[in-house]
Amino acid sequence: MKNAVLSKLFNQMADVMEILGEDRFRISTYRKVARIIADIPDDIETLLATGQLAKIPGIGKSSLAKIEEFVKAGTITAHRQLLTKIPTTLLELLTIPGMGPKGVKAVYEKLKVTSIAELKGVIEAGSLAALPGFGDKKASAIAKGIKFLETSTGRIRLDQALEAADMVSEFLQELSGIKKIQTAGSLRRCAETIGDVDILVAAAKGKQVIQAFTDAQFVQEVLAAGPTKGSAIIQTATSPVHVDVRVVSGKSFGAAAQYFTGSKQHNVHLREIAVKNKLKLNEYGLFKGDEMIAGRVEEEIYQKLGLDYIQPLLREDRGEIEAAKTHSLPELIQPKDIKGDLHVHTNASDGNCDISEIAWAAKQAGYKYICITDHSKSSAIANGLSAKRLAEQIKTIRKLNEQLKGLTILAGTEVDILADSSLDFDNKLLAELDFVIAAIHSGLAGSREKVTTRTLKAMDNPYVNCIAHPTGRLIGQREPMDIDMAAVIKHAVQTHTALEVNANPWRLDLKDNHCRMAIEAQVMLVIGTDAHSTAGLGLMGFGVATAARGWATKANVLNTRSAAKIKTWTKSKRP
DNA sequence: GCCGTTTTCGGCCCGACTGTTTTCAGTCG
Repeated sequence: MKNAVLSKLFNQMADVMEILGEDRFRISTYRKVARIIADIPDDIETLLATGQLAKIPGIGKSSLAKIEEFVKAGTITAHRQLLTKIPTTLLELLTIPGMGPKGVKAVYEKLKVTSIAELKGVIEAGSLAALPGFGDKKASAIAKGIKFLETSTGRIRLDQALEAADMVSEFLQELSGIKKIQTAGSLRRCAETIGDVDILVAAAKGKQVIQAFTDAQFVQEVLAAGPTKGSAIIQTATSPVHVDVRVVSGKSFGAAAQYFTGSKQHNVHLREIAVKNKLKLNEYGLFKGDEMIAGRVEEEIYQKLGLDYIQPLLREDRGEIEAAKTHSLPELIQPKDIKGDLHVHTNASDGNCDISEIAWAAKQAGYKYICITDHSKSSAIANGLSAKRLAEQIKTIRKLNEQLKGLTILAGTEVDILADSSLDFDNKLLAELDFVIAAIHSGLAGSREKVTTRTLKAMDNPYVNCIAHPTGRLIGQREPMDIDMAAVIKHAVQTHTALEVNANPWRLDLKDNHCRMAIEAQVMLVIGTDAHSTAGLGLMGFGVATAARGWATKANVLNTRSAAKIKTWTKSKRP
């Protein structure tokens, strides 16, 4: 995928231009182009070839020429030229919290610093603090920033962020004078990774709330503490997390929630609309001159801007504002729409409970059915089932169903797609099952052609109903396979095969914009938890949110339907 | 560099906090 590389080049050009002190509007244009490219789920070459790229707002003549050059030559002349103007190691200084372009320029020009190592040297020597515009406090803040950079793991997963948010929210709840608490930021939008956790509080006495927060036991380090905003690193069970707490008055709560939920690009777009209508939008409200015309609740703000209400999950400036204007937003899938889980493991393979236990837990969760999908024999490390053990498991499931009321257990498998593209079980056995998901668990680093072919061939099998975690990524740990997603999506439609949205926060695979691409092609999605325990069933919400971020409605997701309808659906593929 | 229900030129989102300042620049989100 060249999109990521290309996006990085545009960001790098912006970085260099910032250090050089060039026009800020031009710089923000480069950043916008970088973001647009990163957001595109399809290959950039395809979009360029079909002429779609030129139609995307924000990509003008000049950017298009640079993209064309990159696709043809693999490099951009303007990018190379910019990089000759400063040492490339200078760019790493920009990643230090507290160091911006002006600071980088100053240390480079006045102290000849070109890298983080050299910056550490001038801090220790005291020469940074002596620089005009700097000082002791700033120098030690930058030293802290470097330390943070060296120890931090960067962005955290949704589940980790949620743990931190719950911890802080529960603490704040106990304080006096708190009227409302709301999680905001990328966590509220359920983005796949979270930079910092934003928590919004309605209260009269801001200073006291911030004081209590920064004094709390779980706080490791205070980054900032003013009358309305506090920022700290807190310690959770799993990791240190950056948390911002913001206090506003009740009458501004909606405006603040809107503002701090973002995304930044979504907000910029909204404020542009406000300006066009001679209004002003900030975190305190929507204003016509000095008069506040909206702000207590979010809905008012969208309404007064002439827009339908946009759910947090969609606020990425990926066309949702245009859709809100023309009343064409999708009615997003919700957790309550899910009728069952189609991807669940038991202790027959690598799960930690038996069929009855997980079935009981599924019933407690309000599900109508659950599909047992243990691993197949080639996943030896996961204690995958042999053909014989699977045949026995099917019998057990049929028997259990005779005793059960209110929940149907479906017999399934998560069958390995082997290196030669064949499946780990023969068709005769697969035909006995209610639902078959197939997945790649080995050779993930294979070539684009190889992993794509393996996936397409698996879909050709008339008994394969779904491809699980189609890219195989583990967030923050393993890169996705280099798979041709456009080809996978096209073939899924042709072969009547669903694609999974794996709900595990480590995976979220398909990811949001791949979901959207699949939905536009009319691929059926399945949201599965891949649960290995009863607690694992609780991950469903992350998958639903991810699908919704890809604009999924109830109709796009197979497991919003009854067990009977799912059986009808699978039968239509079989010979 | 991009864009146009006032514009093909002249604009381009908004505010909090910090530190180093005598009134504001830099950074961040």
